[in-house]
Amino acid sequence: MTTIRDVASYLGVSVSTVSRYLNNHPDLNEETRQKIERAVKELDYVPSSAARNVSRLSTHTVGLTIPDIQDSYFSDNAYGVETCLQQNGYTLIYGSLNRSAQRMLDFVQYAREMRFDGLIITPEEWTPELLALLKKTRIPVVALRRRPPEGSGIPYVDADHYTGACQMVDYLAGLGHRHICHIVLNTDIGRERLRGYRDRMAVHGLDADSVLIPGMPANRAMDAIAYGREAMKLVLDRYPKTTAVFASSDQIGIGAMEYAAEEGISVPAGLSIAGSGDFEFASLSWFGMTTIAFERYELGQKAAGLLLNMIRKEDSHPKSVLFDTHLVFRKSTAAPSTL
Amino acid sequence: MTTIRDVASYLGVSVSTVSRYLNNHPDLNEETRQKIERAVKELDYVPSSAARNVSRLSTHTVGLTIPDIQDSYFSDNAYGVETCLQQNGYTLIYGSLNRSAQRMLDFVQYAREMRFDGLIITPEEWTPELLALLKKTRIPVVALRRRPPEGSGIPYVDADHYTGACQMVDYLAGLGHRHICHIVLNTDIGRERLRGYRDRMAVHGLDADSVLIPGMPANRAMDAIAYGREAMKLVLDRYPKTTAVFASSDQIGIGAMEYAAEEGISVPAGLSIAGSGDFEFASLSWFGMTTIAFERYELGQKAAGLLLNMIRKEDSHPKSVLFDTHLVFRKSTAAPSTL
DNA sequence: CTGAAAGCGCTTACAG
DNA sequence: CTGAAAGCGCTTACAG
Repeated sequence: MTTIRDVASYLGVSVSTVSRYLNNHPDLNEETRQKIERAVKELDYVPSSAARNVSRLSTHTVGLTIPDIQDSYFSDNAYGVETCLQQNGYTLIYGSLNRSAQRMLDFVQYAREMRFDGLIITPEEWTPELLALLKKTRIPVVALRRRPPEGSGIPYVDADHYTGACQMVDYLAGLGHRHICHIVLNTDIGRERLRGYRDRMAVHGLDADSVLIPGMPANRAMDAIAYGREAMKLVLDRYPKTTAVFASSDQIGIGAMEYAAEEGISVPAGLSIAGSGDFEFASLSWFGMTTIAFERYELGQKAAGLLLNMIRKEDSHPKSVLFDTHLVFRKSTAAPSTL
Repeated sequence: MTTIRDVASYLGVSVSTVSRYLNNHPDLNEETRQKIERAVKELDYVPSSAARNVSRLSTHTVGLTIPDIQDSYFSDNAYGVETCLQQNGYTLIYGSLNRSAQRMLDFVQYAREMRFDGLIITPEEWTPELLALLKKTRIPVVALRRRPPEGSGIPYVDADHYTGACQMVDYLAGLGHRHICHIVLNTDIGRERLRGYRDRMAVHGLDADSVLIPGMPANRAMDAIAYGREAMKLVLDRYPKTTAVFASSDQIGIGAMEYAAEEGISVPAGLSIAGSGDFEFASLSWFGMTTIAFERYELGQKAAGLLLNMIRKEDSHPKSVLFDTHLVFRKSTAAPSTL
């Protein structure tokens, strides 16, 4: 590999001078600058970032975990993060988690070894190990689309799933539904939605009939669809009066639709089904899923912005941010049929 | 940050001794080892990988580009790569491309600065800039699911899309279809499939009626679906005798189905529609897409294996690998209805 | 405007 | 089994 010394001796100048060129130092003769520029090209010299990082004692790098590359949901978030970071001269390194807690731990450890300046994380679970590791890691951390436990001191950026669920219940109740069943997603986001559902059903004076299948995974798309099928079966069984199903993710909603179709129940005539999240496929004509949406790109941007403030010590404990949600009305929901 | 020197002076031993501990050097007194182990824990010391990389002159890191995080297709590949690399003690860094040629270039440059040991890439296009940059980059490179131009010397790992297309044509022709129309995907993979389609249609003595909409994007899922809709419109218009459509991706096939449904054409009774790639959603009951499948995880593993051989100089110009494909029969295809 | 020297946090022969 | 010293490829005051 060509080093800075090679460039310097090739030109008969000092290493410092070449370094000045690399760092756009103003104190540099224009002629020398051009000479070095040419030499760098000719020798195909590329400075080693490891070496620069060692002497600079900083990397200008931020790590972002991705729950699951399989999950298209997250890409807008990631793009928002990346855009904001790039504009500020930071490099983004992705850590693919594949829904594994161990890999989350590994990535944080990697971030420490790499001396990242900051970390944006999306753990599936806030295990004690993770919390402990994060605590001794001096790197600023913000959570994206996850809610760290109270007292952890970790700020988060998320959509306001609680209010989103309230909006959905209001809408369905407004349509005239009296028996609205909720299919629960067993994550912190799902719990927020469940809370909204329960609170709002109570306000409307309706029974909160929710369904949850413990131990069955519902994160990845195909798992969630299978989960939705099973849950729908349960709904029909336990709460036969149900006229509207509010699923805690679009994929779960699709699974519910699939089972309904098999049972010969037409949507929305026989049953309204709503989802959450506005997954890109939700708009396909087969589903036409009414759902809860929010600004994914902006979420990512905001998370990066918060982190940058922490890194620059402008704000060591920024406030968490909750984004507004809004309903997207499509054709999977309608007023209940009057029997 | 705690450094190796801090640990050494804390214990009153030399830096070399601590370094021996960090590198699992055999020449180390067990007592000293334990002493250092404790100190490292107490001081929360994490060695800086930048510093290690500088003195070791190697990073044991490989970069992998991802065409589009939005693209769930690719995740099995990535997982295969990661597993193989991990088993061999290498770290994987992802580069998200978002289908942008510029970002591909940026990532290669980043890899050079970072002194990655190898690169697995998935460019949308083999631009002259990319080829030139790759050429002067001394880092071993293999292409995954992409076909580098002849003479570039870059080995690739891909599925045998040509043969896959042949299999599909044989199957549809075997079903009795005489008018099989192909919706082309305008990428190197798509061109392979088109070649197979044409060759095989000729063998069966049938007219090759293919449809392509230039300039319309068909990579991301929703784009591909929109593309499939438009293409299906064209098919019906230009080749009204068509009884089977062979789409060059499942997403395109889904778009075709959507348009067919709007036109009141039932699948497969009125028209058979087949896809390619075995996208996870292709199996949903709404689509039941007959398609071409291949081992995605194994593809990734193989790519990583090839790269490792190159890195270790066991094989500087390994042969490219083409994986077998197989058909997955579902309910979107059937014999043509006899009028 | 440029160079010599010290330093960043490590690793690695070389002695002992 | 351990330490002192040189070195990895850079950057950054300090002189001049």
